[in-house]
Amino acid sequence: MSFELDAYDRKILALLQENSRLGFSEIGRRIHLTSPAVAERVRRLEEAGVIEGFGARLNLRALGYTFEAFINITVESHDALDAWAASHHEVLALHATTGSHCALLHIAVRAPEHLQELIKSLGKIGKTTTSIVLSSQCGGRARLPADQLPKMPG
Amino acid sequence: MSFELDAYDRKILALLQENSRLGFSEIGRRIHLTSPAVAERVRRLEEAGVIEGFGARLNLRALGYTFEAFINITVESHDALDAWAASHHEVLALHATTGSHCALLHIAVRAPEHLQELIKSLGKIGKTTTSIVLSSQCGGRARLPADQLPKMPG
DNA sequence: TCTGAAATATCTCCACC
DNA sequence: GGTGGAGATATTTCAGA
Repeated sequence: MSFELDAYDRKILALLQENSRLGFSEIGRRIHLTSPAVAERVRRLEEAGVIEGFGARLNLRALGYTFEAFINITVESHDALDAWAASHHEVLALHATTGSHCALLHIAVRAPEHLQELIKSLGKIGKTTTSIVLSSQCGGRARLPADQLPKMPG
Repeated sequence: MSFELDAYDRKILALLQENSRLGFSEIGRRIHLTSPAVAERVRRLEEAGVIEGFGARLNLRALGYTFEAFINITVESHDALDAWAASHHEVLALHATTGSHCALLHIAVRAPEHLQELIKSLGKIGKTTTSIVLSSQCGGRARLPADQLPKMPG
C-alpha cells in the first residue's frame, strides 16, 4: 500500500469524502482538470486501495434505531463473537482491542428492551460492560480533510 | 423524522449504501423502475433526512495512519473536549456516553509516539483510559442491509 | 499523465396517466 | 408516484503530445 498522493489526489479524496456522488466533470471543474484525468485518478486510487468504496450515510433514527451503545466484552473465543456479530444486524462495528476487555462492539438498537435482549444474548459468550451513546460527532461523516493528509503515506 | 420506507426505498438504500456512485439508471435497471422515479425517491430520502449524505470509504493506512485507538475519557467540561476533538484531525468520532467515563474518542494515529502525544494532550482535559484497536469489522462499510430494515421506522 | 474530440450513456424536465 | 421522450450533460475511449 505505498501510494504517493499528490495535491490533485488529496483534493479529489476530500471532495469525494464529502460527496461521493459528484461527477468527474464537476470534480474536474473544481480542481481544474478534465474529466478523463479525474476518472483515471479515481480509478487508480480505487485500484491502489486508497478508496475502499463509496457509501451512503444513513440516519439511524430514520431506519428505526433510537439509540446506539458500545459494549465492551471479554470473551474466551473470538470466533463465537465474530459469529454473533455477523448474525446481528444491530452491529455497526466490532473491534478487537487491547485493554481490560478484549473487544468493543458498537451497536444500534430500537429500544432499551432491545438492548437488554442483545446484552443477555452476549452474556452467553462473555462478560460485558455497556455504555449508551448520548450524542456523537463525526459519526460516519467526512473526516481527515485532504489538506491535512500526509504527503508521503506509510 | 417519520418517513415510511417501502420496498423500493429499502432496495435503493441498500444499493447506495454499498455503492453510492451508482447512476439512477443503473439503480432503476436493478429494481425495475425508470431513472426519473429513482431520482425522485433519492431526492425525497435526502430531503427527509434518511440519507444524510454520500461519502468515500478511505483506507486509513493508505493515508498514513497506522492504527486506531479508543480513548475513554472523564472530563469536567465537555466544551473543552469538543474543542479538542474539533482541532485534531486524528479524531474519527467523539461520543458522549454513560458509564464510568463520560466520553469515548475514536482516533487514528501514525505511530505509538503519536498516540502518546495525543494522550498527553488529553491529560490536560481529563482522565483517560486507552485501548488500541487490533482489528475491526464493518469499519465504515455497508451495514444495516435493507432487507432487515423495519417497515415502519420509529 | 494530461488534453481534446467523438461516440455512447445518463440526467433532468415535462406532459400525461 | 410512475412512464416515456427530448434536450442538455456526463462518461468513456482514444489519438496525440
